[in-house]
Amino acid sequence: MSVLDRARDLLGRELTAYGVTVRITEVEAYGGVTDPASHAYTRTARSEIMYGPPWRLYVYRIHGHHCANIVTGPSEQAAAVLLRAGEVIDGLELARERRGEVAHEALGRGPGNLARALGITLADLDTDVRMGPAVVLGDRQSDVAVSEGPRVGVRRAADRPWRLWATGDPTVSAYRRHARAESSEESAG
DNA sequence: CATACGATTGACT
DNA sequence: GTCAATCGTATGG
Repeated sequence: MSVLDRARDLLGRELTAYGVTVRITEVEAYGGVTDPASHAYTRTARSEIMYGPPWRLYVYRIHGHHCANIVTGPSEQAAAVLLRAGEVIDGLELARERRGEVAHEALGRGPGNLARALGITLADLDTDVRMGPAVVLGDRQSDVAVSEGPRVGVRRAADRPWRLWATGDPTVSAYRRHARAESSEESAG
């Protein structure tokens, strides 16, 4: 199963962490060693986890925010799927405590906000989402209409349509292109 | 050791 | 559309 298939597979699933459950509505695929936009494109201490077994959380910090990925494997490819948005369907009070006074559909909108609503931090790095107990991924959903487009905020490989979201869902984040985005062709050559 | 930067976000023009 | 907060990484001396 390719990383794109895995990304599509994750849409619509429930994810529970620290008392809050969301339905995943937006993800991005990162292809690892063949994807200039992936943190695993260069193998470093940070990206090492993506060269390991699948179903584990890759959590990183950027600009003071946490972002959560699920490693997809195979290990030699070092691919992962970034969780970008979700609709809070349980634990609403906890999510509100963590996120403050924002609209319901914005509680888990954007990767930083989603991780915040779920209480996911660097402490969850390397957690297997099939095992729990802190973070648990639900079963596959089959009835999800999916749209696709370029990934948000990436500088390299900015035109690959590897951002997938539930069509028409109000919790999906807005597209923002990197100010100095390069095309796939530029970064490949 | 120093420095530049980003898979972000919220506020602002 | 623009800008800055903010800090762990990556990279170079």
